[in-house]
Amino acid sequence: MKPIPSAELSAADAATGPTAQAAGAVLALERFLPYRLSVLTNRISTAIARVYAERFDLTVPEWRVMAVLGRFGPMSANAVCERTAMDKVRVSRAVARLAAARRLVRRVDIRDRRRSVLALTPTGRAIYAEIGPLALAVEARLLSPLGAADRAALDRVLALLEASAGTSFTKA
Amino acid sequence: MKPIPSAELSAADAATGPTAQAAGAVLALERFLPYRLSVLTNRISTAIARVYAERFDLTVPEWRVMAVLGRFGPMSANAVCERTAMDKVRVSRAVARLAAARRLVRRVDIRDRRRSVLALTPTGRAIYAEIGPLALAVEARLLSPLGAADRAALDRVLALLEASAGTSFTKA
DNA sequence: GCAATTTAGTTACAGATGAAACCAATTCCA
DNA sequence: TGGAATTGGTTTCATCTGTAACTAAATTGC
Repeated sequence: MKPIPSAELSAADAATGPTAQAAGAVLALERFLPYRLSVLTNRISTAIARVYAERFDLTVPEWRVMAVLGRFGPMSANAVCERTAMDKVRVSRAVARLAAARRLVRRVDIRDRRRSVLALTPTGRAIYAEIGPLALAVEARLLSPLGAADRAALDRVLALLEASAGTSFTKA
Repeated sequence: MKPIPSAELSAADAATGPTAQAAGAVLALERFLPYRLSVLTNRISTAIARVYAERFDLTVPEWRVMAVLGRFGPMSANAVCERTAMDKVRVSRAVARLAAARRLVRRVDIRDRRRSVLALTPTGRAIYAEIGPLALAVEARLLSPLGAADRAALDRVLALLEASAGTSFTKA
């Protein structure tokens, strides 16, 4: 799609100068928390994904499922959803791929036969054990410019925000 | 895809108990910064997207482009990429949709005819002016449990992390 | 000058995604 | 009981996404 040549622009559509919004500046994007978080998070998860994506043939949702199961032990798909804030379709597909690769197994839950219990296989656990330290190394590098006080502050503030987001917004 | 009935599980694939990973616990997911950021950010952007998605028929990348243009005035698509950390394909498509909806115009840059200068139309500016306060309200609600000191700390730490992510990881 | 390289942006394609529809097991409650 | 509503999970479909290949304009090196 070609840009419209200048000559065809109507006067009404003419560009606003860089100062035009200064009067009613509504939203200073670079100070807007959701925006900052989004950009930062994107950069970080892309960087971490590079660590495991090619090397282990793992997608982001797959790694998340493995990480949750590795950390907390077997649980239902629904529980994985809650822990990761991913929707159930995404989890379902990640689980299907992981099961096909024999990295986890699904067992029917005897007490509620709609549910299946997901558990890493030894293979899955081995991969989890291998990726964990790599991911931690990335985190360490990221946090390296922060002193102890900064880290504590970050931890506290994140906890507050997590709580706030949990109550303010109805969780999907 | 049905779960495999329990009886067909091999012993080797049996589930790990919740304690099995306690010995070699590699990664405490709930303390892992990239994970926490990702969950938090997902929740927030979903909440904000709800504000404008249906009401203005805007996707996330479209809103980002509008926000940058609204905030900083006309610029090239490339400049938008840098400001939003979105890749150029995404920006290109968002711009195409916005142009089709007459929310922005592209003019050929006379000084470099490969480039086009993007600028919000009056329509686009009106939408931007309407969404801004709504987005800010969501942010305010999110930040409400934080005191002044917490907000300052958050600001500082985010700046450090942004710098750290910028230098540690080669930007996409 | 002008071929070779670089840069701005679009398009094609293959895979990922979410909303909604769906199936099956469970719970609710008259 | 037994039908309606709920819940766990999968599938479908239309859309979104990123990689890579592409076009066109500008710059570089000679």
